[in-house]
Amino acid sequence: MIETEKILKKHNLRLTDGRRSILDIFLNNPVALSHASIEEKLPNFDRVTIYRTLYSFVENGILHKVLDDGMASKFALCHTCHDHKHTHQHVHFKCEICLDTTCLEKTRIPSFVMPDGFLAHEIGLLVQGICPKCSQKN
Amino acid sequence: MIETEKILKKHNLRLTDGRRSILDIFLNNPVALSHASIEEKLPNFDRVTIYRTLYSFVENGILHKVLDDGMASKFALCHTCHDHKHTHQHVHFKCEICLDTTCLEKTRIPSFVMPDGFLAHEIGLLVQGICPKCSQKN
DNA sequence: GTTTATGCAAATTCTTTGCAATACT
DNA sequence: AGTATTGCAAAGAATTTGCATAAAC
Repeated sequence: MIETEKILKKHNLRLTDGRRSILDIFLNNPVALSHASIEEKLPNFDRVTIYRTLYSFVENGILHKVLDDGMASKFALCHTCHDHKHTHQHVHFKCEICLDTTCLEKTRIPSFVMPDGFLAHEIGLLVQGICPKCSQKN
Repeated sequence: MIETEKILKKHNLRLTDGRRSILDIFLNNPVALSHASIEEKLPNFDRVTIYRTLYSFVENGILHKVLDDGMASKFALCHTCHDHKHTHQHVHFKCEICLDTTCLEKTRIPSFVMPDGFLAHEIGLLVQGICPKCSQKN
């Protein structure tokens, strides 16, 4: 069975063309994607279907929302998460020039002490700066 | 001179009622605020004016955009930044219940090593979980 | 045959732009 | 007086909702 179907089955999601296609895009793409960029790649699917699929993937722990300070939400594959428990330790890098957000898979967030009373559940770290591609061009 | 006016003068911004009021809200509020919540507190000001004021405050280094995984942008005071140089080391905490985002002023982001080729410019860390207020209620 | 997902239309929410009127210095 | 800011109208993104049709199991 193909990777996409394996993942969908694992989460008890019906195997539909839309889900297969969207999941496929994420599996073959190292950067975080917005709804708009998926819509671009899949012009045959309805805008709303894409929204609902993304949302359901997040609920099922297949995707996670990536932190951003911009307008539209971005999503990325949960490589490190297990099912419905999102115990993320994500480091993402957003390039200020090309605006691409990449997962820095190998970079770990060092541990730090939380103030009393705050219960940490999920930790996200976003570094903004200039990516290797863009710094070469200048 | 009042705090608000001092800050506006320092950044060569004209002293207007809108700016004074918006800045005042931030000075008296420990949490990150969205455009909508400011609009609520200041029903006499035009929606657009609030947007433009927030934007100009960000440009001048008075406010900074706070990382979020939600729909609307949130803003908070730059306590640690100097003028136009945003050299942030912010840790923010977003409560999954009340959705308030607070600045953990005393918590520092530990240093970590970036992969080769990536130029870090700004670092943001968002912890999501349950805040002291909400964990008491349960 | 049931249940779940899709597509279309339409509504909401968030944000930006243009321009004339107004307020600041 | 001269320049920057405001308000209003309107447009433009991003996202959500309702409901009938269609597809998956």
